[in-house]
Formats: sequence, structure tokens, C-alpha cells
Amino acid sequence: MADSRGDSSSTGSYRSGGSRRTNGDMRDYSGMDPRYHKEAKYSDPPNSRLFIVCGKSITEDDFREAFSKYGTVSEVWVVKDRATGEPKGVTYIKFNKTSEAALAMEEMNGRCIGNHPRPLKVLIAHSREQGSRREQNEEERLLRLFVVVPRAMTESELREHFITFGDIDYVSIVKDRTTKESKGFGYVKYHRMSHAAKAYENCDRSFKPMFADPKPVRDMRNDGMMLSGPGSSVSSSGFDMAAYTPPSGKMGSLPPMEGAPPAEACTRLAVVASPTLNQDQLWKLFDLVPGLDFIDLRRDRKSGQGIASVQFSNIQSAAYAKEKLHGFEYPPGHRLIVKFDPSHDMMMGPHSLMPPPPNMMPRMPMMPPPAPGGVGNGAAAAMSPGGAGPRPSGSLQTDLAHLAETIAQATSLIQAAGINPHAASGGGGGGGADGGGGPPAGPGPAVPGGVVMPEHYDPTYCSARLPAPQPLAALDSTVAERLFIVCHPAPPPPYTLKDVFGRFGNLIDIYILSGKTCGYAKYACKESAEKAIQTLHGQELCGARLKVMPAEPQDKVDTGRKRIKIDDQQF
DNA sequence: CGACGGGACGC
DNA sequence: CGACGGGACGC
Repeated sequence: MADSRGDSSSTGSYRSGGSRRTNGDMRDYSGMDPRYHKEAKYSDPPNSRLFIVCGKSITEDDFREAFSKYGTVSEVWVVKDRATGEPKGVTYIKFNKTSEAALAMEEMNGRCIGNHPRPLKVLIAHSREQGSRREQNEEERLLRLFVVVPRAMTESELREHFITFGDIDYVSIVKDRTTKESKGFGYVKYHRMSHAAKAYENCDRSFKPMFADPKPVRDMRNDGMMLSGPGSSVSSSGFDMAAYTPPSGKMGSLPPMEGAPPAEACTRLAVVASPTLNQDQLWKLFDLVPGLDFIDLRRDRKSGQGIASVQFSNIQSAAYAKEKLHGFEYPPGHRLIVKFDPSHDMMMGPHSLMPPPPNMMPRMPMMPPPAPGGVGNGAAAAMSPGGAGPRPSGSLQTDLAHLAETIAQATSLIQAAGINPHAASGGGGGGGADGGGGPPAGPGPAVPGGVVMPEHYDPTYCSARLPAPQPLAALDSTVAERLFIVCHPAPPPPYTLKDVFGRFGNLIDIYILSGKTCGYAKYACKESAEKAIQTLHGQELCGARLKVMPAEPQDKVDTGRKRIKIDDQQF
């Protein structure tokens, strides 16, 4: 299922060479086996082709005119029936860049073009092989990036870099269950595909971003209802469209699909949902009713509640969905509110900002307030392994995750400093307060009310006198000095190294080569590096004897590519 | 002696 | 409901 990674070459340098291919560009296929041209070009770059369900009368020129404002359209293909030549109401549009396709989808989905009445349904095209099959969490594939992160990098730092491309749903770094050390990769999830695409194309290449495979869905206790849950196939779930007649006989008499276009206001619903529901879950629910065209979920800033706009292709479906789902408890304890969307008018696309009109902001009597008060409790819950449930999304959870990480950082700084948090709860190494100071680790094997030191932690800590903790340098800082570090017999844990080497200021990154006893520290300032050498060379840290010296320059930048690349054609 | 990292989400 | 064609000498 791999999304094609365009380029697997890596220099380990943060500044990628000017002539190297980036995620935004396309490959040259001229030398490639023709049999693979087609497959390859559709996914290059990944998710850059649109699948559009549309009225049958729209022409290629109509599409070009409507879509070329979002980027470079390399192909428009209006699908026609092989035998009859009749348009099938399906069109593919290929863009040169993923972000162009993303923007076009966000802007054009639900819109009409020309004077063709039927609104377009615009989706990112699947691979030919996947076809129309839907996947369990597939919207994640468009919103979430898989990234490689330096082991010393914290979630705050990761967020800091990726916030420049758009609003972040969450970031997470995967950590070892027991040691809580970073495993060197993580995820960044956005709310909008165009933001994820921008990050995919423009983030620092050392992150090696990929659109993440959707996470297998956690079971979402959906008992108490006949819903077989997201992923269950449509229509077989107790909804019986055929047996349903909408309240208004007039509406019901309209032809379902292709006849006169439905007034959009009658095919669009406004939904208020629990803050815990994400767009995917909402989609799965409403998709139980055939005829769902799209859902646009937004969140009310104050209440955190989901405000969704749900578009159906016909009045019957919309009316049926409203009737069956209004008041439905989903998830249990949270009633959905489903109405026809009175605020909708033709000028307003699904993605134009749609502040919920006051009359639609219901007070939900059944809904508990979004647990504000207990900040500390919330953070603890977020850190505790028991905090299951769906992935956090939305500002509240994001804030909690943020807070949890800050606390985890402070805790491990205290650990690294060898201070008993009970004895010196105020004095700890709060130096990481700017978000840069902390190791990625959580509090290690922790029990409520006390911190248990990791097994391999040597309480003698460090033989040298250490300065106070310092903030780290920005990840994209220019490297002023690189140090080579050797640890005998074994290296201290990463969070200790980061804390100790960070105390001389301006530390960008430090890592131990995997399976080895040596590694590198990068400083943004030469003086800091020199102080580190003076203070730490020959000293002992966690029972390891340290050698700390300037690193030999990285000679022979072998990118790992033997292939002759023809990017030297200057003229 | 010791030289250039890390890749799929909780067992 | 709504998922895959036609054309092609370019490098």
C-alpha cells in the first residue's frame, strides 16, 4: 500500500541540494518501461489526481476552465462508456502537484461549474487497483504525514516546524513502551489536505514525509445500536431507503438522480455532533444512507462541538438521513442534531467559512461540558497508558497533549538531573520550559506520586559540574560545530545525552549511531561546542566514560545513489 | 579505540 | 450512487 516515495536518497543534511527532486515535482518517465508509465504517473506525486462525479454534460473544456486556476492541470479525462460513447458522469483530473489537487478538491467539491446544475463531487482518486473500494480510515491518508524525526526531537519541536504549513490536528512521536524513548519517527496530522500537502512538499527534507497509511481503527464501542460500525458496508445496516417516503409527498415525487436538479438547500443537512467525532466517523455514519456526496466538518471554537455540513445527491436521501439520525446517540451519550441546512445558499461552497447561525447552535442538554477544570488530571490522563479512545482531535485534546508533553519533559529533566521530585519539586530543571529543553521521553516507569528511575540509570549521573539546562537551538539552525562522542562501555539514554549536552546552549541535535557506542552532537554555536568539550571530555556520565571531540568533516558525501543523475545540465 | 541515523502507530 | 482511454518518436 505504499505511497510512492519519490526519492529515497538521503544526505542526512538539513539543507537539500538545489537540484534534487522534491516532493513537489514530477519525475521524468522517458526512460521507463512504458508498461508502467500510466500507473506511475497517476501517483506522481501521490494524491495529485482527482476523481470527480459530475453531471454527464460537462465537457473537458469546462473542467479545464474551472480547475486550472488551482495549478497546472496535466490531463483531463472525461470517462465515456466504451461501447456507447456516452459520458459516465465521471472525470479524472491530474495536477502536477499534490497541493494543487488538494486545493482544487477543497474549493470545488460541492460546487457547480458552468450552468450545469449538478454539484461536483470531488475526491482524490484512488489507484487503478484500489478502484472504488473504500478503506477504513482513508481520509487520514490525505491529512496525516508519516515523518522521520531525530531521536532527540520532541513533539513540541515537531509541531513548531509543521505549524508553518497549516493548522495541526495533532503531532505524535512514537516512543518505546518501556523506556519512553523516541523511536525516531512520528506523525503529523492536519485538518485540511491542502495543508498536509504543503507540508509534504515543503517541509525540511530530512523528515522524509510520506502520506501515512491509515491507522487501523480502534474499536469504538458503538453498542446500543444496530450500526455495525465504520467500515461496514452500506445499505445493509437497517436503513431501507426503498421503504421510506419523505414527509413531503411533493418532494418524494421528484425523480431521484438525473432529472431536475434538487434544490440544494433540501439536499444539505446541518449537523451538530460530539466533539469526539471526527469527519471520518461522521462520514461512515451518514454514508449508511446511499447518496452521500460529501461532509465538511468544522469545530465550534468555544464548545468544541462538531458542526458539519452534509450534502446528499437527492432529497430523499437527505430527508431519510435527517429523519433517522436526528437525535441518534452517537457516540452513546451524545445526541446528534440533524436539520436541513437553512443557512445554505448557492453562493456558498462547502468550504467557505460557515459560522453556525445562532439558531443552529443548540444547547445539548445531554452533553456534559467539555471537561475544562482539571488541567492536571487531564494531562495525567493523556499521559497514562489507559487513556484509550479515539485519537484526540480538536483544540481541547491538542492542548492537553501539549500540556502532557511539557510535564513529561520537565519530569525527565528532573530525572536526568538526578533530583528526587519529592525533595525538590520546585527546583527541577524547568529550563526546558520554552518547549525546546525536554527530552522526548515520558516520565519513564512512573507510578502515581513517585518517579521510578529507569534500570539503566546510574544515580551518580555525571562526574562533571554541569551548568543549568538550556533551551535547544532551532532544528533548522546552521550547524556551526559538530562533535564526535564516544561512550564506554555503553551510551547513556538519549534524553540524558540531550539534557547534558544541551546545557552548553545552542544544541541542535545529538544522536548515537544505532548499535554503536559513538555518535554526534550538532551545535549552532562554536563556543557552546567548545564548552561541551572542555566540560565533558574524559568525564563520566551514567557510568559511561565520555570522549568528546570535534568531528571530522563528513567527507565523500555519498548519497547512497550509484545511479548517474543528470542534473548537471546547467545550460 | 570509535566515524556518519531513524521507517508504521500498545503486547 | 460513482472508478480508469487514447495517443504516442519525446529522451
